[in-house]
Amino acid sequence: MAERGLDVFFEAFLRKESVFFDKRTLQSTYIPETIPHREEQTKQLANIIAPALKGDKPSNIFIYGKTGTGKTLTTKYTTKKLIEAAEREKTPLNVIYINCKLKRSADTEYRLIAQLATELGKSIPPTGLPTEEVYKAFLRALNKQDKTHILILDEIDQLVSKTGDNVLYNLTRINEEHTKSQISIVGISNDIMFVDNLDPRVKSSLSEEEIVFPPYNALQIQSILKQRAELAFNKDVLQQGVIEKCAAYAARDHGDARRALELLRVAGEVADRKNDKKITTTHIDEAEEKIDRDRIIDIVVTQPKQYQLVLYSILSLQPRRNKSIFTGEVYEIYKSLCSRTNTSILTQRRVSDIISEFDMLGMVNAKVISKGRYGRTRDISIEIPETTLPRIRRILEENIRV
DNA sequence: GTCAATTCACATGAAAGAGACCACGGTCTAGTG
DNA sequence: CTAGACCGTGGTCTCTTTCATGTGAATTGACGA
Repeated sequence: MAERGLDVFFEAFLRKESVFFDKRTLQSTYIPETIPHREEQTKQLANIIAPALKGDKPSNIFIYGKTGTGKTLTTKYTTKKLIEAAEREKTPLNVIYINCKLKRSADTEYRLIAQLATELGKSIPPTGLPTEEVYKAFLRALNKQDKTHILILDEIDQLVSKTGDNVLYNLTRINEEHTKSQISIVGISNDIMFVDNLDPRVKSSLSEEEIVFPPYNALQIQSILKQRAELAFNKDVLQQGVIEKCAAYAARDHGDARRALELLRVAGEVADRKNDKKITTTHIDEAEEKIDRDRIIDIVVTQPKQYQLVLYSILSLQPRRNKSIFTGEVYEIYKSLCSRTNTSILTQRRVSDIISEFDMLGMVNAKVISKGRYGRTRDISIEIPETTLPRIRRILEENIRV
């Protein structure tokens, strides 16, 4: 019977009318035909990397701008066009795009080089080899092909903050030692201060050229949304003011176009699920809440057990909300929680770090304050919206079995 | 009342350890001709 | 003789612990007005 019900459900699902025409155009991986409001940056970038078409080595470039300002999109778009041109001209050119933030793919020196070698057709085991060996393998692969390589390192600040600037130094030096193939590096970062902390040698060679991506303003986001919405949705499903509202939300958050597109997409999904034929501004509100909630829940469930214990400790102190929560109190609760659940107890030092990690994730707000004679501690308050809290509690209780 | 010293309760940093994971080369073993 | 199992060594990576040092204002207590 249940199966029968499912059959009907799926059939109905297929026949159901959707507000979407082509949902992919709202996803962040989608590369549109034109990138509005980024003409200047596209031209700059194209100018710098164009020498690759003549077999010369383009300057290294450093690109920065806040999240959702189109850095990645513009570089991908420009290099895509560059590759097309290179193919027409039969110029040997290779573009490697690597996102340094992706865990387990390129966030350490070893893995980055391994990834590069893999891109050049030399597979490297995920671990077990001395880093030097990996370098050698990479260089061998590089020397085998006589090409110009453009290496795009997205979220390069993540890489450096984790592993130091050694890698970059080595990479920039490759050109001096090995003349057969050339590498130019495109570093993308959303942290502007990042270059200042680099080794001066690396800094000067990496940022031979710089391109800045300013945040979009509300009007620009509107026009971006309109362009995408036209492709993504069926005709006339967008109610008046929906795009404006989306743009306003995103502009409030320093002009993050990615957020705006996601908001629009989720709003469409919400409308679909409710069988509404039109997307209204209330859908936007719901979508915003849903995105927020999903994000938090996702973070919580993927957290390791010790982290969940710490978070649960913080949450159980929360009823005394008017009073502040301090590290010491959290640690006490955490300790008793550990012995109740037969978990090994971490040191206060570690718990302190865990709390600050939750702070970075935006789950709590932990401010270091000094209480004078009564010491120094973190003043912790919870940032999870009231409506999501019970659900988080339930998830945590289930996971740590209290 | 003023001012410097003290003191608390952690924060913050650096370094090193533990344990999981993995590749590689060498040795052993069983199967094959 | 050889392919595959097995083992020891040496490497990375993440999570922790240990040890050491830092920190900012309430408190204290000496001092002078």
